[in-house]
Amino acid sequence: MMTENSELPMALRSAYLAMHRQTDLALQRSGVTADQFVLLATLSRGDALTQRELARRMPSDPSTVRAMLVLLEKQGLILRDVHPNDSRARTVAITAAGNRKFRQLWKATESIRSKMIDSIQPIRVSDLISSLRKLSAAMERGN
Amino acid sequence: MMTENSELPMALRSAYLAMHRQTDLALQRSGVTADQFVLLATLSRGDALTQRELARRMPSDPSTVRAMLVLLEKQGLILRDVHPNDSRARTVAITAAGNRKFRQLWKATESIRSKMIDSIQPIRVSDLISSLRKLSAAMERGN
DNA sequence: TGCATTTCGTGCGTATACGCACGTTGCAGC
DNA sequence: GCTGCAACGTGCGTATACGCACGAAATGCA
Repeated sequence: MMTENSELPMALRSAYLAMHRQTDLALQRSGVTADQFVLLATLSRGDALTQRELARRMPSDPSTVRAMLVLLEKQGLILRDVHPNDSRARTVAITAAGNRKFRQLWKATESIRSKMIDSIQPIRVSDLISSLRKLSAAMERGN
Repeated sequence: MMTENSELPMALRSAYLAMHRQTDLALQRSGVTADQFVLLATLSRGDALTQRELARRMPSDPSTVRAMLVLLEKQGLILRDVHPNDSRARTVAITAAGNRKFRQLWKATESIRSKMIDSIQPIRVSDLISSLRKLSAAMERGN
């Protein structure tokens, strides 16, 4: 029997959107969106990235990231400075308030991460992650 | 060592966005977006759905689906009619032109599906699909 | 049968996702 | 040093994703 070829794409889409919806729901009272949470998490990992490097790591589009940074800057959660060596670039860093906020968001989303992990056989979790990464890599490679 | 808890969410996000970008790229000359392609695929599977049922199957938000339907209707790819039994609802169906278009889009995205499947050990593909579905199900269940 | 509740689609507002074009700055090669 | 090209951020346009509120129609229950 030939498996419906679109099962994998559809399953991937469904899983991502479900996660995104649940995260937005869990964070709705915090004034921060699911994607802003991803941005803050990325920033809290490495400090003083350029906007482009930040976008690369999320991964997201530089122009999308810019719009998000404008909003986060208004909330005082991140800060942008001129780059010391490259006057084209700007460095982005998370503020102290941003870090406090992030820790709070991390707790608020803990149950979502647990649900994700618990829904899968423990032994397969790393396989799943590995598969998803291979999948990303295969598609990023231009062709 | 404790694995970074956010690895699975981040891998899921990266994989989905990569797939979405590649699909948009592959379809850019067709005048149809990746998400419109998903909608057409869903419609071509079952006929004469209500907007809500269509949204449920994608899965997507009813108000999002409506906006997409307005655009697709302008292109003559879908058609909306009043529901025979329920005058609140509208039925959505794919047109003949929509079906032709869909077959063309299906070919244009064939290489993406191949890349996805080929990037993963053949034996794990069904495991991956199964894991993603469990993951979705765990999150849809309210809590 | 009458009324409260639910469900359907619509319309509006905000945030993402991305492409593309633009001006500015950096850099490589001459 | 100059020049051509690449990289960074910005601004704009379109399509999604979703919440919320609204009016209209269906449904359940007393």
